[in-house]
Amino acid sequence: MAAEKTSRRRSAQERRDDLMDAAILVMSRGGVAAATTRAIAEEAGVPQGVFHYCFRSKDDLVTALFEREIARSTDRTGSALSTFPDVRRGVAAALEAQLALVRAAPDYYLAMAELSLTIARTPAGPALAVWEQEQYRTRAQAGLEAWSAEHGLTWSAPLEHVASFLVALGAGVTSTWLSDRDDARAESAVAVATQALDALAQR
Amino acid sequence: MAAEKTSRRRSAQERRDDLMDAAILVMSRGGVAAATTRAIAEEAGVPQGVFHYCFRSKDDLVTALFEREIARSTDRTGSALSTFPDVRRGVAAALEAQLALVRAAPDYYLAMAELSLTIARTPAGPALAVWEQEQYRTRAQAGLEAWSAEHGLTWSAPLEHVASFLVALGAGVTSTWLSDRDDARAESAVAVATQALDALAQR
DNA sequence: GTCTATACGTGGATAGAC
DNA sequence: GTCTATCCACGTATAGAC
Repeated sequence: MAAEKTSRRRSAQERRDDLMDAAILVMSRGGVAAATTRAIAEEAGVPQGVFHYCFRSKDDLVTALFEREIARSTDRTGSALSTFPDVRRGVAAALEAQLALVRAAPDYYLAMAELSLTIARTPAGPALAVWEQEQYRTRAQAGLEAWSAEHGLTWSAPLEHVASFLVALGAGVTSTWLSDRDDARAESAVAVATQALDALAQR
Repeated sequence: MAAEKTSRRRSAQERRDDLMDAAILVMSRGGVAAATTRAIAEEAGVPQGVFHYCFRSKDDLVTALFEREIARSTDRTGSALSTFPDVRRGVAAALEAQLALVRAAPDYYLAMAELSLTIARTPAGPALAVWEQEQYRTRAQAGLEAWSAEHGLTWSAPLEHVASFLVALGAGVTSTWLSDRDDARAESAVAVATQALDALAQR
């Protein structure tokens, strides 16, 4: 059977995942600073010492965790992009889908934002951050290209630039919402953006 | 004489400022996590024990520091806003002025972003974060109003919404730049934004 | 292979000397 | 008022028992 979850004995990789899941919970509750190896291990229901034969160090977990979560995140927002037909409604819907995800789990996204910044100070940090941004932009660009081809749209700015704009806007809208939790303001920023972007697309 | 800086003896408020300055330096170098009371005191050139009769606790310093830096930050970006004549060049210039500030001191802004997120977990956090966003939006809106009145412009979206859009975009552009350090991408996002916004203003 | 016990450093805060 | 010495809790990591 595939799911042996009730079994007390778990493989090394399963444990790694367990610990990463636990780390997410702890970080969501108390921020990155609260995610000590002790707290993570306790959350996962394993002795603290176990931590160090699943991960070489805490940095090791943090890096692996970040990669995993970014991959998941781009999958989530990416799939939101592909379900809407026209550009105007598509862009608005994609931004609002992203916003909905953040609104549904603000603590998680707060922790991820914090994690992304703390990662920046580690040796692997800069490269990871570049990769993260590339993921987002590639997704956005792919979505735009699909729409444009399907509807015979052309843009008065390079598509890649429009994608960069969308990524920056998405980051900004979610980060400002995480600060003020003001739904109306976030919606209005999205509304202005889509209305303005509309002017750049020609049929 | 007003400046007694060489004197060994400094007032309580001067010491507070010294410690906050030191905290900024330490955070810029090593992130928020590196800003321990010990490291801050050493950077300021005072014994560690001094910390606790200038600030009740570390949280006390962090809160005071955050307020001070946000006030300074809005002053800086606010003054950048008021020096350009027309909307299109004004918006682009304001965004690029903000970007220039970040580019000139990336470590500082990285630390501030991290600080803003860690603050969110403290008791005073949510209120401070709301206040921070309000500062930004008020500045942006004031700048837009001044331009619009001066040039007889009207907008096809409420001015407040345009301001919210600009604030979100500014936050997004700086945060993505801090991740990928890609000047061209940041510039192109700004270019698309101003080009698109232009379509919303009528003379 | 799994977990306990522990080493060792560092953090925030304070009591009390000067 | 200024600073030293120190307390105690907690952090990561490891050695070695079971």
